[in-house]
Amino acid sequence: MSHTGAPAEGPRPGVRQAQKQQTRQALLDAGLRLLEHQNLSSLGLRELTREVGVSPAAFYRHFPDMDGLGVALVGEALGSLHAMVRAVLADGADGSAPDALIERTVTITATYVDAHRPHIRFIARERHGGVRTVREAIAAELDRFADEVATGLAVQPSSAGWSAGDLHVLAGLYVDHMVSTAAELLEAPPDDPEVRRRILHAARLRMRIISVGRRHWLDPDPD
Amino acid sequence: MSHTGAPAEGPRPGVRQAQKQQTRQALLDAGLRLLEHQNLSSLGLRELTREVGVSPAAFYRHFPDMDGLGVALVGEALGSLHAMVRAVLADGADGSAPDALIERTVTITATYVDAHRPHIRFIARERHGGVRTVREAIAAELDRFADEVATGLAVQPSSAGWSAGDLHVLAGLYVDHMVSTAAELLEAPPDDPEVRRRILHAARLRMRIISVGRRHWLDPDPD
DNA sequence: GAAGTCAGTGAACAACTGTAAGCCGAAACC
DNA sequence: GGTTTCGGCTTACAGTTGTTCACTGACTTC
Repeated sequence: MSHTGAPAEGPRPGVRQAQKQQTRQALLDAGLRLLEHQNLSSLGLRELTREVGVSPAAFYRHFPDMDGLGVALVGEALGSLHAMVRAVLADGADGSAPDALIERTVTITATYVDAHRPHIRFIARERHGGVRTVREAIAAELDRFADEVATGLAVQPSSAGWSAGDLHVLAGLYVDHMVSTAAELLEAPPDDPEVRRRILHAARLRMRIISVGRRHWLDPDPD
Repeated sequence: MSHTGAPAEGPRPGVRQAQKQQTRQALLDAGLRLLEHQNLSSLGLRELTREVGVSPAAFYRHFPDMDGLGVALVGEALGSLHAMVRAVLADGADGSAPDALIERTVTITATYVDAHRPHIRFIARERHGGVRTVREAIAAELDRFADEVATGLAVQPSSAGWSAGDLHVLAGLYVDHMVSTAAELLEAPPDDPEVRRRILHAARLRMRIISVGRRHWLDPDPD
């Protein structure tokens, strides 16, 4: 690469913006750290800037209010996941066994939660939390996931006879289920492999139930 | 009147306790009202007592802290639901059609959410919220629901071949799904019948998928 | 009827909070 | 080179918060 991978944004000003982004990132990191044991609406502006080591007024140079920081955190938490989801679904497109796909999905979920514990905790907290704009941001992001899963499911052979709308509902069910599993993993102590195993077992089981339901969706009613 | 139907509790002191319970209830009601637009950990003690019209110190006569009021609200919100759940499951025990049971479940969920909107909103908010004791109280209550659903499912004919553990997981899936549906109903404007219809349609669809999966759980693998 | 209990009061405490105004100094521009 | 931009700082304001204290007065008990 001729020019070292500048992320994306306009590198026009130069050092100035870099330093700004740096303290902005510091605010996000500290926010995430503090949000591990409380929720967004009870996180104080001063508490945050104190943790970072900047003056309270400095905050306003980066975010209009706490809610702004919240939606930024949503993007940070869920943004990098889209690529993963698409990758898993791409693997499932060719005729691999359904159970293998389930296994991969559960594994990826578990590793992602482990790697981004505070982020996921934040999402779980604020998904139905008190801050409307953050709620909406999370809902929009999860809806994007459902879209991606739906298009991933559409190409599979077992989707014959499914309407686009019903497929979207099914995709939402999968997404919702993985979010629940992630939340359960958060609640469990990270160093207790026994509870972990139980949670993941239950997750696999539930996904298999749903998948079986999908495959036999059009079967004649056995009454 | 010799003794007008005293509810249940020890009527030993008499009027004193009644008045106490009255302001206690006022605290709970006001709390629920204020919690409609914020979450528990950001609800101030003074804010609450101001709403009720009592002095801040009076609060401590009824609850040790805000968390205490939170767990009391959990009981109030979910306590009356157990009877309903058992009733629905009892109807499903005799051989009524599965779709009828699904229909009844969805209907009951919708009406309960409508009738106890603030309570349910509180549960959704605090289920993964910042207050540990409240989280645990909600989890325990939901687990009781899963138990009840599991024993309800066990007597149905389609549960042949299911282990008790797997049945509990299935029950948890049902419970989780209804909680999600309830949360979706909360987010939708209460006066928009169109979105409501869409949410309930999706809820029925998802429940049907799960039920089909359950019925065909032991089918030979059609690979 | 006297003695005791106890829900609720009002005042005071030592924090804490969000937000605004004006200034500084280093990076950016021409 | 000088000038402009602007991220961050300090200071200050006017509130808010949870918690404790001694107290009052209606209800309860004997």
